[in-house]
Amino acid sequence: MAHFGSSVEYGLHCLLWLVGPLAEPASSRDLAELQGVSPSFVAKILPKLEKAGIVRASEGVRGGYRLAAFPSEITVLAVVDAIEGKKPLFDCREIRGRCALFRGRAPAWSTDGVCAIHAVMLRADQSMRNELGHTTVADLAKTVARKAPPSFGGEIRNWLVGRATARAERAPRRS
Amino acid sequence: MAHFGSSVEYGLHCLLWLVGPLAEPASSRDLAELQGVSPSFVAKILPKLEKAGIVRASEGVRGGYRLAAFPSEITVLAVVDAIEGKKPLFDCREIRGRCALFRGRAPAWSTDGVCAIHAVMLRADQSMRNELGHTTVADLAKTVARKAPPSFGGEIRNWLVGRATARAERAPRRS
DNA sequence: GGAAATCTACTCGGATACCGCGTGTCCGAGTTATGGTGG
DNA sequence: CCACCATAACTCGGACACGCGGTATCCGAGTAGATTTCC
Repeated sequence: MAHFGSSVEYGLHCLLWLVGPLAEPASSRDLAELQGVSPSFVAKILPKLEKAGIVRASEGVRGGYRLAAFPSEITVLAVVDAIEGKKPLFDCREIRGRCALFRGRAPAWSTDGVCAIHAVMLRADQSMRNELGHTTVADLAKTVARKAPPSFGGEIRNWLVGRATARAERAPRRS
Repeated sequence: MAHFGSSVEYGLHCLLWLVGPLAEPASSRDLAELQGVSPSFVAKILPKLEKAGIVRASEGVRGGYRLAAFPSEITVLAVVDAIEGKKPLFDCREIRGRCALFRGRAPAWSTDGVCAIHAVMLRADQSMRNELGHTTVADLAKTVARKAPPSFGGEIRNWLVGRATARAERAPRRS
């Protein structure tokens, strides 16, 4: 098991598909089926990104999601915090003040300042967040684009609009 | 909720009490009651530290735990890994190869190398582990000792041996 | 008096329940494009 | 020909189960020490 759940992974991958000038917003179902993951689950992740101001949702039959900022302004840290809820690395319970010798009256010297163990964890947490905060969605997209063939972006766009038109044709109001 | 569970906290606090030249090993029950936490729970954490070679257990009626190495050689990272099991920060599921356009045949360029998202997570994980690996139990103990009054170490030792003798007197073979 | 046997209490260690969060799914409210209709 | 309207499908968003890991607890096997007993 890992510290970050799969929601973070899905969320980041969805954002990668939203990079670049999309003609129309991409719905959560399209994003899910494009990646071969559960649409219901993706539909629960994207609203979190919207509340955090990372994506912007359009409603209605041709609605969907767009990025709410430039990819270079969306850090991986912001995405993780939006989905996981800013959970700290460590939750100090102030064990140091419960020593049996104190008999319930913890002296001031024992509880002053930050617990030594907590301090290490805070440094490690800060170090991790610093690394995540220095990488943006634009960096990720650049790495991906460097590997994919040049035509790939167009193929993705075609697939998305092809889905939209296929739906329109499959469900005509009257034949 | 935090990424590290309370087991890590208990384990590190227990190790802090074991720093310094103890006359006798400290049992898990003594360590638990000294800190005012559940003895049953502490008794489940310490064996993990023993398997990792961090503490060494003595059996029998006067048994208990001692450090298996110098405090300056026990890193916080080793303790965390021993208790939590080296769980990675991120578990990449290779979503990039599931793109619907590939129809199950992921091209080589899409799966070569390390996933961009995974790479960021690996850097962050490494950064965190680096910070945890640079702090030792000796560092923690030094910080605590700087705040506690000089007599505190002796009081702890007295409390521990006092418990042992109290047990011996409370349970005499014959009154 | 000394040594061996026994016995007890205490220790570790693992196997066992309970709980909460994360994962995954489903259904309802709202909105937009569309096709029909009337002027 | 144009504007309006009713319809229907699709969208988001939140409320509902399932499973698993973590938390907390208990009990059994094993051992060191102390007492008793025998020589």
